[in-house]
Amino acid sequence: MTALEEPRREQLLNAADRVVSREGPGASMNAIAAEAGITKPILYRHFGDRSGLFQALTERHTSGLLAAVRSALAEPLERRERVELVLDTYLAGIEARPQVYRLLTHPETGDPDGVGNALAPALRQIADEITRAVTAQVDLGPDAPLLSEAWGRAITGMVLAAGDWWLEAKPCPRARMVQALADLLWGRLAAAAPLPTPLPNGGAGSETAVPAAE
Amino acid sequence: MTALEEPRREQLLNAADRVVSREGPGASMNAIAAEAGITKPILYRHFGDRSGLFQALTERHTSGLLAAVRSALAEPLERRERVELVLDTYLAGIEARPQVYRLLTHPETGDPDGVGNALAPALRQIADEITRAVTAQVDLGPDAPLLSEAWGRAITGMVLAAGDWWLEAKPCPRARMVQALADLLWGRLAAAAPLPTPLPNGGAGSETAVPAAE
DNA sequence: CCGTCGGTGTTACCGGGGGTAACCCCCCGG
DNA sequence: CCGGGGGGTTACCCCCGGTAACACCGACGG
Repeated sequence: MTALEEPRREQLLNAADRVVSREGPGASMNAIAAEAGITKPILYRHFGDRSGLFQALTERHTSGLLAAVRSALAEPLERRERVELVLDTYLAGIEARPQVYRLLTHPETGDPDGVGNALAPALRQIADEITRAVTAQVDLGPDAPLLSEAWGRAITGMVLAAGDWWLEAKPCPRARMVQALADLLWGRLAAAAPLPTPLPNGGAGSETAVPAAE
Repeated sequence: MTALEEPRREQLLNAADRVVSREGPGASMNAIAAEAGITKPILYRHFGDRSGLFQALTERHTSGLLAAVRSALAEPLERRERVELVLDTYLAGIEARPQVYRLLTHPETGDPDGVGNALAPALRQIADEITRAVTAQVDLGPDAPLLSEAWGRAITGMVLAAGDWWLEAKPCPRARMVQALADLLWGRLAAAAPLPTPLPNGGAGSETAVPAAE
């Protein structure tokens, strides 16, 4: 309707992509314009303002990651394997093109005020996807709406932070990281045996291994 | 050593605090200087550059939150209750002074490049604290170093994202949110019964309730 | 053939942000 | 009397996002 194939726009987005891949987000409009061989006003004609350009840029790449996560969430596997598949999908994505996914996951915090910016738009979409999947697939009783939404956000933030660290430190292969995160989600932290409590405290704190069931 | 009580500096930080509380991070140096009743160069004399000022500002508030989390992590409680206490401590903190904790948790993403910025410095300290506590308190076998560090990051990111959402949407009282997050950490997502799989797929995908034990 | 319209492009500019150079002034100790 | 060092200022630089005004060129209609 508005635009069947706007090739110039695609060219400009390609240029923006190149410079963002090179300089990360925070690339200046001047730099992008120069990379495209033109000057700023043309960019503004096409995208309105900087956020418009970056929105177009992110939407371009979001679809791929989002579709991958969505399909992983719908895979007819046993639950643990499905979760591992989702984790692996995300980590594979950020591993393949770090700069691009940095753009998707770490937006410009320039907006004026209002809390709730921990998750970039692309990640909020992923969180919604997880929420939907949990709602549809898991029986959580009367608290289901609250739990699924909170968990969607929580899991997304967890994978974001852990994935960022993993990408930075590369402390282990991807599969191991997937296992570590799935283990956490599976309550391994809760169920693991306590250590001999070398607390300088009096001996009152004898803990016992507590099973995951509340 | 270098400075026993620099009262001017404290005054300037108070002014910065006021304007950041009012305008959120991203407050301009001009605005802060004006609030302090002075002009920019003085700020730069005292703090070097903008990041120096904000670093000083965050360190001021970080200590409180960090100490609270640390002491919660060391509390001689049963593990689940200790985790709930930590979660509640964090959520209470961000609830009490949102703008301040927004400053602590959502830094200026202005740095040039390099991934691994999901967690602001203050949060990285919290993540380290969690890592230490897990290492000291839980028996995770030979993978302990990897798991504890990954989990420290993961849990921190989880609580960051979930807390941000909670603060923004306030969908439930704090205690309920704490329960939701602790339940997630306790593997409730993994252990919950599946729903009747209304997949448009052929009937092959009949799942059975799978216990958390791997 | 001419007009005008839309898309592409430019230069030049504005306001405001971080950051700095140069200068000022006043008080305090020698 | 002098000097020097904090607290303070004006004025400036450069870059950034964003915009106004103008120029060019090809297409289409009268």
